[in-house]
Amino acid sequence: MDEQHVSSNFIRTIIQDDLANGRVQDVYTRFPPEPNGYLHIGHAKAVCLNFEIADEFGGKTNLRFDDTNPTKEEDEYVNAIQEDVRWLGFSWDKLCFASDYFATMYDKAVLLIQKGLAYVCDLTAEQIRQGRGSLTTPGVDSPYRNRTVEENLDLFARMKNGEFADGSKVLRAKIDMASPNINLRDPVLYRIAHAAHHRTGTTWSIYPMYDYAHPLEDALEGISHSLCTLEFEDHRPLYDWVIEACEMVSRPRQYEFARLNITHTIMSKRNLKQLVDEGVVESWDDPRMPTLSGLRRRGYTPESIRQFAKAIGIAKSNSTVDHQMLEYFVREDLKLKALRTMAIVRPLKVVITNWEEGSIEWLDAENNAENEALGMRKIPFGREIYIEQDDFMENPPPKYFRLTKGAEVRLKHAYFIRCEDVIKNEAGEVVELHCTYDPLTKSGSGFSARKVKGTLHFVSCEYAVPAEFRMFESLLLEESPAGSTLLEQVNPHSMEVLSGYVEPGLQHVQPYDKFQFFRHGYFSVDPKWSTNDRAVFNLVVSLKSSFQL
RNA sequence: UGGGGAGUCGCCAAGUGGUAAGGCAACGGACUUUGACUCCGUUAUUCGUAGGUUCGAUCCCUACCUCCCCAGCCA
Repeated sequence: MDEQHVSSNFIRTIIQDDLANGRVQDVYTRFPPEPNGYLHIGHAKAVCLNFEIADEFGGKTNLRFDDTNPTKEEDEYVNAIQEDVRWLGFSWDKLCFASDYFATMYDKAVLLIQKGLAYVCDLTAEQIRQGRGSLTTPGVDSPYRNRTVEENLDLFARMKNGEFADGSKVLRAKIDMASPNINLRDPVLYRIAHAAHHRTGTTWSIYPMYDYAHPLEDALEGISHSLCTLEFEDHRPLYDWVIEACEMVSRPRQYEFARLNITHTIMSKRNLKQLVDEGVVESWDDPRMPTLSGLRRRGYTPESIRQFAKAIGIAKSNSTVDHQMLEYFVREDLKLKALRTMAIVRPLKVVITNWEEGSIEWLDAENNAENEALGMRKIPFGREIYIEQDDFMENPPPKYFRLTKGAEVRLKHAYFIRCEDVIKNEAGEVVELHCTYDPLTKSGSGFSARKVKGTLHFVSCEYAVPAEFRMFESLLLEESPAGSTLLEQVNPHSMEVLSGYVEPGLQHVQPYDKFQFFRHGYFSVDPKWSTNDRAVFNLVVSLKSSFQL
């Protein structure tokens, strides 16, 4: 995709202006995931934005784990997230953890208390909620709002020392209980949690809240543009308040953009975790999952995801991108990279009755007709071959270009064959076809006396390599009843396991090897399901088709 | 009926005073040893609605409508 085809966006405009008027000298961004789950395609949008926009202006990007809530965060996630970001092709400047700044954050909280801008509040969570008022009514001051600086300092120190039970006290900012912006009604800055943190262990018994911690993290790292999603828009005044009140030298600014939604795609860590926990899928990296690890295992390439992210743009309006857009970009990326080979997913045996018994001919085939650099290979053709069950019909619908009794089709890279006889079992099912071939029609011979409308793919029985195919559909039903639960929306046919054959050239494939199987789609070798004896090919995306049976 | 945002083609998304980019999807047609790819063509006299300012408005002003977000000691 040409650069000129990519739309600009408001964030780029802001950065250009900031650079032009000297507000900032260097662009510094950060991608700040909470390590409480795996990254998904929605996160990829944010990853790409942060890394690419900084790179565009010669700036840098930190990968920062926002680990301020020890009850939800785990090392498993921090490792997986790093792997995913690297896989997308990005290199961070610094690897940071919010927890690295806990001491500084504590000191700044003390400063806030000393300035009379924060106080320890003994109200219960329920009382705080009630005191906060509602969307249309102002809140009321906490009875603890006017404690002395000395008392606050003492209480806060004791909170830190673990003297109080979880939930018994919090540190609150003293701002304005009547603010029309609820975030400014004396927000909680610190809560008590006697929980083991994945990095700091039991060093701390108090943990900072996002609204307090995030601006400090940004300022401490010298972030120039702090990019986040729309729901944080009305937190911005608090973000700025913290920077100002804590007297931070660096003045990062927060900008918000719309998060990504894709049709028929679950884009919430909570829901994805539910699918894993309830066994709807096998794991976070199940090829049906929209997680980056799932997409990777499915066979998506980092390039395709990056191009997709570029194409959808960055804006402030809520939107839902058609999933076909993502599919388009993998097809586009794999088009010239993948070897184009033949696989039979639902085998139907064909005997070429006029082909000499025991004779095999090795045919020439280009690996990718659109990319000569991928070279040629030999494929075997013999008396017995497999074709696709769908490629034969006794009573075909109109415009059916495939095999039917008496009809002639081309076999890719081989010969024309004509169906002479149909063999059925007792149940009346077609189990074998008897065909004849015409030696004059060999591919590459320039034969043009007759035309056929259909070209089928095939695999020689003698050289066929057994393989498994995993065909995927959306994890979600196309249409789901209103008010249905997540589990009720799950597509029961999201994965179909098929046994068939591939060409002999695919005898020794490696995990993540990618192929285009003619007339089917793009497939990728699954790293977990494949065994030494039998490769498992995941359907990355099918080929487009203007014909439906 | 508090505050914060958003409304440009079926879906994304530029443009922001000079007369509507691009991508995906769709639909025609050409080509075709993948019903794929590629190529050509079609698809907003119109930018949520109604007024106003202007020679001229999607862009400025006014009013209205619709949708999203906020009352976690989550992020």
